[in-house]
Amino acid sequence: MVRWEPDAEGRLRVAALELYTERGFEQTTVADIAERAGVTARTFFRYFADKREVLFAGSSVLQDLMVTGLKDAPAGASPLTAIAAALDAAATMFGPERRTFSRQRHAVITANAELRERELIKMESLGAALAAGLRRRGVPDPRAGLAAQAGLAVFHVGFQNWVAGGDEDFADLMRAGMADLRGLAAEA
Amino acid sequence: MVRWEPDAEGRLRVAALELYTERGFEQTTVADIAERAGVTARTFFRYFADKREVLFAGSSVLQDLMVTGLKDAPAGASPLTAIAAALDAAATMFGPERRTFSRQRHAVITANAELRERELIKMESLGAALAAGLRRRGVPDPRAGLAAQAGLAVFHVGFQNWVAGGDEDFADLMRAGMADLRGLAAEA
DNA sequence: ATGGTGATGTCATTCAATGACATCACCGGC
DNA sequence: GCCGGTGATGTCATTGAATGACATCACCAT
Repeated sequence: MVRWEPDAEGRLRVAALELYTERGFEQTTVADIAERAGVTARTFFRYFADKREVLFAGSSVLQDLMVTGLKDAPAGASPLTAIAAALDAAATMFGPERRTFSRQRHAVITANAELRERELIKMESLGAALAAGLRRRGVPDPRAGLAAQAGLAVFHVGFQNWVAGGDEDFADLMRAGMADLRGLAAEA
Repeated sequence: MVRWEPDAEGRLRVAALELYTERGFEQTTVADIAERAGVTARTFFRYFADKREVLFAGSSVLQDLMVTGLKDAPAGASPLTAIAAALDAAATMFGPERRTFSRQRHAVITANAELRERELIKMESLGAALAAGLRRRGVPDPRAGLAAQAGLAVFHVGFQNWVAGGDEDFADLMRAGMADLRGLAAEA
């Protein structure tokens, strides 16, 4: 007989996504989440900095994947080609089996302004990491920042298509978005 | 003898920026701001939805300016050229006389994650408005969304240069950023 | 003068967030 | 087998953001 069930953090994540889906983010209190997970509210705040953060545990994984993908791009690649490699690496996290989960999570986030704010700042953090990666590859500012932001634009638009769409491959959507961006910039 | 001094909203804005600068955002309570403005905390929340919003009163003005600039771009202009016109229109809000204020406000915002979140969601709103403007000009999705996001990237990078730099003209920075973006996309 | 209106104040409440301290199963050393 | 340390959790108290309900009262139109 153990004193506590293991994996309180995982149970809190599951409970939070469930309740945010059932009632909405604002109508859910931290005490509700904790109760469903079988812990107290105080324990919730030991695992997550705030009520929003419980939905964003995977974001550092994505960031690491993309930064690694950027680092491993061919040395001679142009900035945007290197960014394309980072986008390609992100596809690891968005296989077909993750779609249902991603869709549910995305629906919760888009339904609430505070959660969108948090998602945006994670994106900004990702952008800063990509810009730093480009600088490490010798791309000077402000081109590094600009290329990173442009890559985020492709990610953002492509991700929404992936979540909203049918069964398109994530990597294909990223490549198509990058091609679109290049097409736009080529027009007078 | 009037019952209340006029322009409580303006006094609250000034008091908030002062206190956020002096002590930092987290170390300032709404009661502090209200007291300096000569009202109660309840009145603060009648003018501003939350403690952050007091810094973002001008953001809808910027959005209107840029959307108008986009609408007034030549009918034959390409998506990115139309976006460039929107960026140019934004320069109205960023003349040399606004720099000191913008710098102070920007310093407060960058120093605090919650305030950066709020700024980012204002940017997202701007991006959505620009994308809608492009669609009204006949640009189909996903190119409209992509061009709008790319425009935000130019704005973002350019604005930081304007605030951090010496006396560069805002419109010049926007044009330079757009040229950089086109250069990046032209590389293999 | 009079009654309505709008801006503000007062009061009470909920809930997010955090610090201080207590509890107690588990584990390693003896 | 006992025993002290450790880590995860609970309990309690507090601050401050945010909001609803209701009161107040100068000002204005009639």
